[in-house]
Amino acid sequence: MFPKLDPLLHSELRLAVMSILAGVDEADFTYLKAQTGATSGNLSVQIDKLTGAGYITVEKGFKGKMPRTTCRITPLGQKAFSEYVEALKTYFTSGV
Amino acid sequence: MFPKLDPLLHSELRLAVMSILAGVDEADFTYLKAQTGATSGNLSVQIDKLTGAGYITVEKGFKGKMPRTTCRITPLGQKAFSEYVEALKTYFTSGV
DNA sequence: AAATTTTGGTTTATATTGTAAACTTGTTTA
DNA sequence: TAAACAAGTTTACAATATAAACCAAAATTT
Repeated sequence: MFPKLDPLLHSELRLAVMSILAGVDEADFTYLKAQTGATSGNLSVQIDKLTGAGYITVEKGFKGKMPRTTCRITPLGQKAFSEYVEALKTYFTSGV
Repeated sequence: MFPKLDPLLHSELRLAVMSILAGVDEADFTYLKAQTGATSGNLSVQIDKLTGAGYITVEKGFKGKMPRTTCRITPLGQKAFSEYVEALKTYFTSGV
């Protein structure tokens, strides 16, 4: 049948963030913002949600004098992401 | 980059409905309800939205004396569905 | 044949989300 | 030193998803 989709990942922006993080070692806020085209506010909120779920970690530091927020995907996040991808595939292959 | 996902299809239940309809000639309300496990109310609302978008058509008739609501995907719906699938794929393949 | 249950839905209400606008804190530039 | 910019966060609002409540007709039970 149709498996339940992880509601945390079934979100355009959060999915884009996870997709990026799944492919790199780390990425900072401004990079994620540029790549996704999201507004800062939206990105901030969605990063919080992913962090709250334990799907990513956030590290705050400085690059020179400017603040820098670095994100990384966690093993749990990797797992959730690939499970989501697998689940969605069943929706694509006319899953009757 | 990350293409915009059709918000009408980026919904678990609507996607399941479209997935079913993409693979069959027609399907009635009760069948869709059974296959998706959705409640009647939710299904009714989502069918309305898909109909409003022109993605499916709804035909109301009777099977014997009982009402029957038959749904079919439209060419526009087929197109939207496959575009959505293609768009999502770019989110999966670590689309940096 | 009257009452009850079931079928096949629709409407309405609510809780959750997604999103942008407004704000904050600090830095750089004119 | 004032204005503009960087990097976010908070808040407010609009849109969504979902289930609960409802409805009419048909079927079943008593």
